[in-house]
Amino acid sequence: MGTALVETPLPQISPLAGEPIERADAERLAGVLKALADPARLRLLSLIQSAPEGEACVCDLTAPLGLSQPTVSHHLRILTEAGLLNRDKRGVWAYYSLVPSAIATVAELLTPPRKRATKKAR
Amino acid sequence: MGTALVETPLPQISPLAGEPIERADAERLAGVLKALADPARLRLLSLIQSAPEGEACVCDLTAPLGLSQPTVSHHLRILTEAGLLNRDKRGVWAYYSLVPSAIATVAELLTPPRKRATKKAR
DNA sequence: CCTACATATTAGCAGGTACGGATCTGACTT
DNA sequence: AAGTCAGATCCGTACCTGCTAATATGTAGG
Repeated sequence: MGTALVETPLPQISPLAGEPIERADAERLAGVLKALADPARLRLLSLIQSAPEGEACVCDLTAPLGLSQPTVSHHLRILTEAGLLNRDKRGVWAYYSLVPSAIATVAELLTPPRKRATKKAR
Repeated sequence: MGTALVETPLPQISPLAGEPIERADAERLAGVLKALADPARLRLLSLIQSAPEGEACVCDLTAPLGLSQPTVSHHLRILTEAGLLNRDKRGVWAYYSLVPSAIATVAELLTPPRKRATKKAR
């Protein structure tokens, strides 16, 4: 599956920086963005982040989302495979937490390099 | 389609900030992210940004992408409807350019209150 | 008007994705 | 061991998306 994001970190090239983005880089970045581009998953990230210890188990997440347990597990799997969530199984429960700066990295890739004349007009 | 992004700017609430994100906000943010979460569209943004005047017409974009003209027009439409691209028709050509800080806004929404939350060693 | 060219739009297909119900796995309890 | 509970996986369904080919719209020139 197109999981290899944790292994192949991230483009390092902003799609808005100087050079046109490469095909492979575009695909990797699009992969993470795809994981983020879902209302349920955004809310999952938000809920987990604002949970007591910064972590939450599936049983705490189904109710506020209004989705079934299999569906929530499905979304959590996608976020985990994208490298955005950590999974820590303790006893019967699986606790999910944000991977520290994963989303910030995505945000940086989207942020163009300050307001400088990026164009070689002339 | 989730077009109404230009009208309803953006959540203003980071999914990683304090409170759990609202359903409507999550859907709006997911809408823009969905537009971004495609390799072809990321490369389109990149190509347009790095073009001579920061703008490009469809005929300049089909070749480097290796996609047909209808497909490129399709992607450009999605990006435009998401509020990420401007369309300026001059004569027979349609020139597309980035909406100034649209992507930066998305990036900010994804950026957590980055201050002392990072335990990162340096 | 007629032609040539640049884009946009439509139709239809193949593949992908979200969802819930049923089922399986694994861990704790008695 | 059997029972119970949390969670993951499987499966079928409905929907959405990216693509191409064909067609439509629209603009400049002869």
